[in-house]
Amino acid sequence: MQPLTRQQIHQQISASGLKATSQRIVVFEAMAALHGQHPTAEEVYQHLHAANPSISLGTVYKTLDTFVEAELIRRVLSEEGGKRYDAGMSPHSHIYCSNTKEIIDFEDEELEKLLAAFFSQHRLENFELKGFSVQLTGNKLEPGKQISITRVSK
Amino acid sequence: MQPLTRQQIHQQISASGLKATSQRIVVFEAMAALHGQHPTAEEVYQHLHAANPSISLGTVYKTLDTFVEAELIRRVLSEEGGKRYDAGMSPHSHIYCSNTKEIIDFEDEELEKLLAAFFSQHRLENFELKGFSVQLTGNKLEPGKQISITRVSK
DNA sequence: TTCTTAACTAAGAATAATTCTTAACTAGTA
DNA sequence: TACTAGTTAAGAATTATTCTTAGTTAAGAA
Repeated sequence: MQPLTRQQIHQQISASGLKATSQRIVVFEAMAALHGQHPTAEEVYQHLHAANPSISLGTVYKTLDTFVEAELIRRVLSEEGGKRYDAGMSPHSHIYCSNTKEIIDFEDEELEKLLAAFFSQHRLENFELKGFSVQLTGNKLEPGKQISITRVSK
Repeated sequence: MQPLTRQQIHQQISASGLKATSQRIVVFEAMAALHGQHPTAEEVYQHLHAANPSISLGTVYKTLDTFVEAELIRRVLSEEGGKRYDAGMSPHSHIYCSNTKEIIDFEDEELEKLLAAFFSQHRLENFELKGFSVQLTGNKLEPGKQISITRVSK
């Protein structure tokens, strides 16, 4: 996917009922650039600070929470106790590596379907389900390399 | 399930290769007592402090992390950015209420089987899978009441 | 275009959460 | 019973996050 233009970002922010300030546009761009990295507020700030030295860390904190509330981005669940954010709004799961502390996006259509089917057959009373994700805990074997999924032939 | 005796706790801690100090036994008991609440270190400290005023908060922090490493307890993922712990070691999932900030245990044998089957048929390259669980995010509709799951007849 | 105003931001203080340091203590073992 | 590696209390230090306030700005109205 190609990056959004500033106009498109402006529009998205406005469409959520928020003022499209220059700070918000920059934070949104940074989140898009850090897609897949699930950054903390501090990391977003580091990323945008060189090009935008006047944007304060406090603003980044506040803006990210504002975006979550407006459902422009999501909070990512975390094992390590910091607040992390995810620009990806399409359904996907996360792998949590206990050793490397990485949080890795994990998209598998079959798994999504399996869960969607399960939760369409089971209703949670008194709960409005917005999304689900699978937490896989374990250790990455070779920290430098990627993790991939393959089907095992029966 | 009935509570473990101090001897049994002592044994479990020793079996993990840790010194079974009185502080660790008390922390373990507190975790068992707070089962289902996914407490923070501070909350564990609050719970045990009245009966054990000499145990320091720092020790509670350290002990909980030691227990996680020894796999006596688990970290629970959090949306809110604090470290939370779970004494329940049997497979179960969690429901995250964004509005009430609750984390609710959710056990469903059918779901566990479904996932176990999926991950036995799909191999993750470069990852040693230790466990999995599902996170459901959304909002509780009536904060006072409970959430329950019901099967929808086709 | 200019005006108006509610919403937003920078800066840094304040608070909360977590880790670190060090000297004293203790469980497990010889 | 003594030894020693591992553990702990206390509080300092660090890190993460929120709050406060005065000034600024986007967006709609005149």
